[in-house]
Amino acid sequence: MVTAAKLGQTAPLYRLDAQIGFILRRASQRHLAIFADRIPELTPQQLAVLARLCELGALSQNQLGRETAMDGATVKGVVDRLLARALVVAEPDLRDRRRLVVRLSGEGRALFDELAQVGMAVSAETLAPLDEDERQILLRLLEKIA
Amino acid sequence: MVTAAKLGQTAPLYRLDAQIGFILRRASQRHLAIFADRIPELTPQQLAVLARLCELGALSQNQLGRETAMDGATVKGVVDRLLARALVVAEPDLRDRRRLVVRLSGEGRALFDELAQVGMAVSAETLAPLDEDERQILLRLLEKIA
DNA sequence: GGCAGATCGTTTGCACACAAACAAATGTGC
DNA sequence: GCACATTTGTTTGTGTGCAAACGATCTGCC
Repeated sequence: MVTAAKLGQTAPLYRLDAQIGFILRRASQRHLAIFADRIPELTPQQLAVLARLCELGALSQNQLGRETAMDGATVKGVVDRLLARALVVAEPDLRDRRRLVVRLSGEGRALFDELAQVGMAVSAETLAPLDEDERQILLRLLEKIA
Repeated sequence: MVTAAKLGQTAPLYRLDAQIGFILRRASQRHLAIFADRIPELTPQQLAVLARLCELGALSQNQLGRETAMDGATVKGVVDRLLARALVVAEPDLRDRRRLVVRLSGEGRALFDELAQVGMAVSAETLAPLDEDERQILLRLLEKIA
């Protein structure tokens, strides 16, 4: 049997700085910091919920989770905090009594209208180190591995 | 004053699917799922700590946090869980009594040696939808915005 | 020698994130 | 009609992730 050790070779070493997961986490951290600085009143997940409700109208809690890439347990916490601040309203679905239908409140819509522009500025600042071509490429490649 | 409204234009709308933060989060989620499936015995943060301790030898808890991109409160939790499983050892620094020096235990080193290859396979699977050129480009662009 | 500012570790509080287990409601096949 | 699988929402437990506040310690500078 021929092994790397016998040939005096080394197994390719694990370089943390070259792992996609580590780089992904650091890029996310920088983005989160920019977001928290510009939009201290909402988390990215909370803004995502408001955005989807604005786009799609009323949704059940589970549908909302699928649309915002959160599992059921997570979306419940996010919705609960938005409910506590009256940014969304929830009521049972009469046709399917398992469902809890969530929709935007007036305050929620007003806040989203105000923050949508800032949200796009956050994205722009996150991508600021790249030129326009690079931004398109990065978004396309990330989408492919998502 | 000329406004978009007066010209009948609409402000560019906020499309959640086009925001870098949302795409980053979904890419991270897919990577995390692959990692958890292949390496159920450790979290990515725990493997990162083992990797850095293997590369750099003993480090203080705070140094370790900087090397693994975690703040002080977070790295403490990660180190505590590794200590509970005896994968690392901690002892006070005699020269600087504020510091807690953390190093790999025998079991920690053995586990890391075993998992380093799997960790690289996780990175490869995460990047599987891309060809070799695209992988290089993605890592380079992500590094630029990190 | 002494003091101001920095660093280190710790704790608390809040917000995701997901697995697992559960009850209620719905739908399906027979 | 009825057993059975699925969907939905909920709870619990574990693990990040960061801000803020704190005491202990160290460092530099006067």
